[in-house]
Amino acid sequence: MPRKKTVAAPAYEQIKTHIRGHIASGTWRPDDPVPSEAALMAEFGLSRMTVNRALRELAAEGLVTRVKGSGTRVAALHPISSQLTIRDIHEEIAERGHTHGTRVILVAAEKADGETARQLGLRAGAKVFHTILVHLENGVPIQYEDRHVNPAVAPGYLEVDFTSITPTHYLLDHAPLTEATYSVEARLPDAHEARELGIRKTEPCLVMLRRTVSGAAVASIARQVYPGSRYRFAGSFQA
Amino acid sequence: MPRKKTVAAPAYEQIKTHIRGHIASGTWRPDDPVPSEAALMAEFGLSRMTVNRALRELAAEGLVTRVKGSGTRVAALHPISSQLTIRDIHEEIAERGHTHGTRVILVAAEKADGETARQLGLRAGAKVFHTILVHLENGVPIQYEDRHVNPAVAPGYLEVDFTSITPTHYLLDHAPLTEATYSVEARLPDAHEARELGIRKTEPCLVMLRRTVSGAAVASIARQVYPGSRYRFAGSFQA
DNA sequence: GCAGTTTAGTTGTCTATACAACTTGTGTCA
DNA sequence: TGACACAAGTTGTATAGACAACTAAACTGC
Repeated sequence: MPRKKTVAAPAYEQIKTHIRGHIASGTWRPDDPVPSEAALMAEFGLSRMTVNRALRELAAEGLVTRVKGSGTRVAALHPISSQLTIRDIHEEIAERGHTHGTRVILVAAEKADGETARQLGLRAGAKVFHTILVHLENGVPIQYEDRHVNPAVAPGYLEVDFTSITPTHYLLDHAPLTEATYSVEARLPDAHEARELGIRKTEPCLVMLRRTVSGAAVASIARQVYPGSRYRFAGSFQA
Repeated sequence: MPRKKTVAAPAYEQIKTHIRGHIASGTWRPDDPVPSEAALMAEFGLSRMTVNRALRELAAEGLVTRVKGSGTRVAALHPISSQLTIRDIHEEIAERGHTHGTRVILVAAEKADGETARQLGLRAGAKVFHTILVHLENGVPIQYEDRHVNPAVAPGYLEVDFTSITPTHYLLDHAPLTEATYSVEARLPDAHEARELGIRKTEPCLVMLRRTVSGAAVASIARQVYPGSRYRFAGSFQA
């Protein structure tokens, strides 16, 4: 088998690796000073712009902090960079090689109650779109999704065929995402959720509340309920 | 009140804002081409290095993808950058202006059972450190923490006074973090956990399983149980 | 029509230089 | 002693130029 051609890493990467190594090994402790750009120039024989790029990227990754006029230090906290993605549950299931199905429970335009209107940034009684779906993985309910959508942001929302296009997919396509807030809690399902998910009312669930903003307007608020026995969030980080 | 002096944003930031605007407004859709560096140079009257920095940073943030020789395009997925941090629960509570207390339940050296040894990358029966603590916020139990530690990574672990220093704090200080994996589930507490947390056995809990790696060795594995009625994970993202 | 070659366009990296803005310690002067 | 000025050191930004590496389309010869 042909060996992968190993191109020498760029100079700025070598500096980053060098500094990362000192931090990871503990020889440079949090709040310790990192050599100045001038010192690294001399040590590695590189131009300042190259050294600057290495340090600037490490700062962006959160490993060091830089203060103009003062210097560079090893960051005190231990940030672990991650790249989260608003994922479409359909893709997520397809990626596992499973089949995704959808049961449509409610598709309607309603007058918003006070709390819903507030969260969507509308006045109480304003028209909102409301959908309730159950997503199935290989036929088994995995997510109960109760969503309110701002009609101004996605006017065609109610015409979507939710058995073939998920709300997340449609909204990402029609309302570019600019901001999102979320929270994850452990809760018991209410009677209706338990029945639709086919679980006992005593089974704990992960409840994700998510609010997405598109441009200046709140696009939608969603409550997604996952049975604790069938789902968990997982991830990994590298310093 | 003195108005905050508004310094003109750097040129590369202006380009980033310009491009971000086109993506957020939807005029540039996923997979659409972004103007080349040469085109942006002409449009903004800037040097290539400045334009390059703007595009490179947008690529690092996941908003665009760049292919050498081909060009720059709007990224297809909707990444939402975040900066997670391995936080010390003591700091977290202190930040809310509350007081943190710790109840020490177990501090011991044990022989690892098969599963624990496997996860720590040790042989079955190897010596491991085992602690069980309950963290209190204003006197109320908020986290049950069951942790196994690799003695090779933190030999002094058992001598720590856990009423004043949390395991997380000690480990971050003595074993620089290089990698972490985690998962979050909804579960019911077992009898012992429910008793120590002072909750009913039917109350759902958020269970975080975390495995941290320091250098080449697994540093520790922890199971942290949060009562669902008293805790949730929250965060926000900006595209 | 096809295969191979060339060419224009694009991104990746690096240098040398310049000036601005900020921090920190030192020295001076009252 | 204290207030102020100054200088050295450091990071932030921007430029102009250069070469390398890669892509994709156009071109050429058969």
